[in-house]
Amino acid sequence: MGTTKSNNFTSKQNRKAELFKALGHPARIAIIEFLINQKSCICGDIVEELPLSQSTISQHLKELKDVGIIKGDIEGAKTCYCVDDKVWRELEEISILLMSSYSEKNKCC
Amino acid sequence: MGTTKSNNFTSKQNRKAELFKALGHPARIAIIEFLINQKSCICGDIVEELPLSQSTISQHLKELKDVGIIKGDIEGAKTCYCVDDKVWRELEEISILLMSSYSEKNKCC
DNA sequence: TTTATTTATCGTAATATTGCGATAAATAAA
DNA sequence: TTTATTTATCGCAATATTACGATAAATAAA
Repeated sequence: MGTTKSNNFTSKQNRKAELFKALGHPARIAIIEFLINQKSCICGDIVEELPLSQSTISQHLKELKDVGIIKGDIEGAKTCYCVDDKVWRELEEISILLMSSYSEKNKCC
Repeated sequence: MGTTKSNNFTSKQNRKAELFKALGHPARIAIIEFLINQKSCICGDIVEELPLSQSTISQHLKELKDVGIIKGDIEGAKTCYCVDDKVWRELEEISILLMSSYSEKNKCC
């Protein structure tokens, strides 16, 4: 196998996993932090900043784009990447709900 | 390849990615939600609840345990799994910091 | 003691991910 | 037009992940 059995879970569970999975790589964390810190949103600047090849960065950008966390805006020959408000709020809400649903009272061991 | 170049990133970035990656599978989301909802913390009950084999569940539990999100307590022949307070707070803090570091003002496209 | 229950681990197969160089495709500059 | 820049995509190799059955190891029950 190697294939996740996503059919067996709720769409909410699948969505949560999908979003967290997209954050589950140091390069993608670095990309998001770079975009948030507004150093630039130009693809080429990200490539210069990170210690990975252009094609690898492009692939990570695509993964973030596929789940909706960022969006890309073609500006001439360059591409401007940006965090997507709506999906970022979705991620924020999912995280807060999940994190706050646990209370130390309901620990059993 | 297939190997993440974690040497090139900060330890904070690697830790964030590691934690989110652990949450990046629907089965592991389901396991955590099950534990938080306190239906039980017994491994066997998780196996009954989820549509995956015992060995697969055991593997997912190990992954969550390896990053520290849950801990296992052997009680006789059974094992009781539980969210780890300290790591859960770490995850909470990391998430809040990351999510709130983005503001819609600093969007550029 | 013998047998059943419970969970971890091993081995295997299939698929996914990561990373890179090469190349394509498109705009910008000369 | 020709050449340079910029980014996406293809193809490949190496490793990781997911899933399962079989088995081991340990406690519990008979």
